[in-house]
Amino acid sequence: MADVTLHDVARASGCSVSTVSRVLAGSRPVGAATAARVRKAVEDLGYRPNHVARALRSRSTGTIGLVLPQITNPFYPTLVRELTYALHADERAVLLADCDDDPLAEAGHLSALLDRQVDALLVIPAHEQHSRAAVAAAAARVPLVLLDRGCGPGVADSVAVDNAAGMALVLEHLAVEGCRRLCFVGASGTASAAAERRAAYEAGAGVLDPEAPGRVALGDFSVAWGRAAVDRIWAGRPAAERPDALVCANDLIAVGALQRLRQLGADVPGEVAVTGFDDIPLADLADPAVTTVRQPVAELAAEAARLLDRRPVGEQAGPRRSIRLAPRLVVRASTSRPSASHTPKSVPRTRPETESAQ
Amino acid sequence: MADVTLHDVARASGCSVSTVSRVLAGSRPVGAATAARVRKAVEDLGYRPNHVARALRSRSTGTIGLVLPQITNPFYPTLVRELTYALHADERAVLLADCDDDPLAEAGHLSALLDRQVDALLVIPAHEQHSRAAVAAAAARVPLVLLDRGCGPGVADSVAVDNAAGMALVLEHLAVEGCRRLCFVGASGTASAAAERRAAYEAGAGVLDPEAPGRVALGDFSVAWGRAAVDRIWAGRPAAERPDALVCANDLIAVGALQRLRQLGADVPGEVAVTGFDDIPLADLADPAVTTVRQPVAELAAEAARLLDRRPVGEQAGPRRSIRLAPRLVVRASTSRPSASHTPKSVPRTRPETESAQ
DNA sequence: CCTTCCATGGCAAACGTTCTCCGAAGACTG
DNA sequence: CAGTCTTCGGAGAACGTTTGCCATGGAAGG
Repeated sequence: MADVTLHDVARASGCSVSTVSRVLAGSRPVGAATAARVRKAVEDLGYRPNHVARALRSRSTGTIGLVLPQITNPFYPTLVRELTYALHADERAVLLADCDDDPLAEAGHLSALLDRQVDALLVIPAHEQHSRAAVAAAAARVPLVLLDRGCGPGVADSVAVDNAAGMALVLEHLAVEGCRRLCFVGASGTASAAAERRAAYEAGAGVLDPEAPGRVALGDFSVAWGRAAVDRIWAGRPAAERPDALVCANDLIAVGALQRLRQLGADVPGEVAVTGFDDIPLADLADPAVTTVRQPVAELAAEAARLLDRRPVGEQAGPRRSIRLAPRLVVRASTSRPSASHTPKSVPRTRPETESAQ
Repeated sequence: MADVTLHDVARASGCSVSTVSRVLAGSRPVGAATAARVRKAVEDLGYRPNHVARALRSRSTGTIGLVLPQITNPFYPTLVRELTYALHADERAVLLADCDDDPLAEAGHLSALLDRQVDALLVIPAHEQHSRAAVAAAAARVPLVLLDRGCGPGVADSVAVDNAAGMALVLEHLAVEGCRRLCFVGASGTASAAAERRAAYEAGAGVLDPEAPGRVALGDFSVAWGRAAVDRIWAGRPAAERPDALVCANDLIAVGALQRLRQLGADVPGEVAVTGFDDIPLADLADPAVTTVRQPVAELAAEAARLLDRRPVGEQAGPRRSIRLAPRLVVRASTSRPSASHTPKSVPRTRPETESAQ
């Protein structure tokens, strides 16, 4: 039953392959009678076009390569899902490659995907600096959109959450909740999420407390670091020196911090509030559930998909576009203090979708 | 720089395309001198073979389709990662499709992937019954391996964890820990994981307590059900009627149960032990960390990849193979009772890799 | 009525490989 | 030394599409 070709359909419907191709592609008008005969034959024989042959001829595979650092990073599965939805809606298939946080493997996957003639690439770079060369090389060959993280200025178009806006939402919320001694628990390094969230904290926390911007502990984006940070910041300190809010750079850190705080007998949020960033599923499962900044994942995916088409590859391409989408605050138990009874459930969704050229 | 073809290499090295193809593929011996010239030209021009053309001619795309129910199910990211590793090691690319638990979407993805001429399919079926027809149809066209879940007998080769063995490990461990009033919190339905784990519990729990096999609560594989189950089983009951161990059918249920137990002030594991299944990352993050059964994910992936090649498609194919891999118990805080000081850290790894024909 | 022009359909050349023939040598064997 | 084998290289036909170009025929316009 399988392997019916255009040729077979042509024979069955008594016309030529060209005609069949045309009625199927609609690339040129075809007589009504012939068209009907062709469609009948297509139906009867169960013809299915061969995408490989089509790709060879038309120089377009309808395939997008997706390269990411670690699918096990809990933020990525939802992103991957939304991406595949957006692309499949457009009849495009997704070739997946996980590079295990290794820029070398990433480079290998990029060139393997190019060898497979992907139409475009979606890349969440593994490293701000070390990913740069390979990504730039790939971007010179096909349209390429960076997702979630950057890798140096001017390398390619990019789509990410507006980290500064997200952090501002957090600070504003904590201010309303009455927190005054903030402490940031973040990640060191120059990766965009780490740097931007830290910078936004430093820029915005001063309003509440002139000392806050300096109160920063840096590690990495992990649960383990969240626990360790609490040991450094909280454990064995007099109550007066303890912060009344831990602003964590992502949800993993927040969950780790929360866990250790509870083990130390601290009252969250009574004694200290905790916030995260990203809104991974775990944030809602923690106890208490973590107030966090929800990334507009579906919109990020849609935007990335949109960007993929309309960029001519090569030098004549205009300046790189960098799209930042506004996130949304999700208030949960880890910050709703008993005193503040009017806890706002969530800030109304603003979506100023900043579009700027780098 | 791009788009160097065999033809270009042939011209540069002063021989024919056939010869170039041969030295690259090694499909036939070629004179040492010519081979060297060809290789030099390949190097100089930076030739990269076009996989699309190759696929069209050789009728093999080197591409595997992977269809799964929900990438956001926390068990799948690791599985996907291991699968991509295993397949990439073999120079095969992975086309990913997420069907959002919808058998209809699943059927659509299967046929879309077949249209794209995938060499084989890896499927985690969305539904035990409703996935059957589409999967069977696909299996008739290309080698197809079912992963993690089944979808009726005899549909295709399958690879999964040995659920019965895993449940046996749990029961044995709980026996050693001194638990006697067991209760199973599982999922209803006929899906293999749900049914097999339930059956194994019912078969094995009687040894500890003749009443235990009957003590079963069924919902679905979710955190919410874990919470709800505790409300039904535990809350408002006299201590004598309460179980001293909750055997959960997966980690999500266990985490939900744990959360509610803690909210109700129950002492875990002092008062009641809790076990999970799968060993998703969350199991280790819960507080207390959940004792669970770790699926041999890397081995499952490797086995699936192995099965893909060596199955001739069509009727002459032998009986369906069903591979079950032995899991391993991971003991954590949710079951190590203070009284039992000699808590075994983990059972030695047995891997009897049952291979049987259905 | 003859020209010009659409509207429609077919032929055949691509796309970049792989692989089957064939032919021309040189290396053996009898 | 003639015949047969083996070894290496090239020509060219596929693989299943898309598409530029030409042919045909009828309609429209002069």
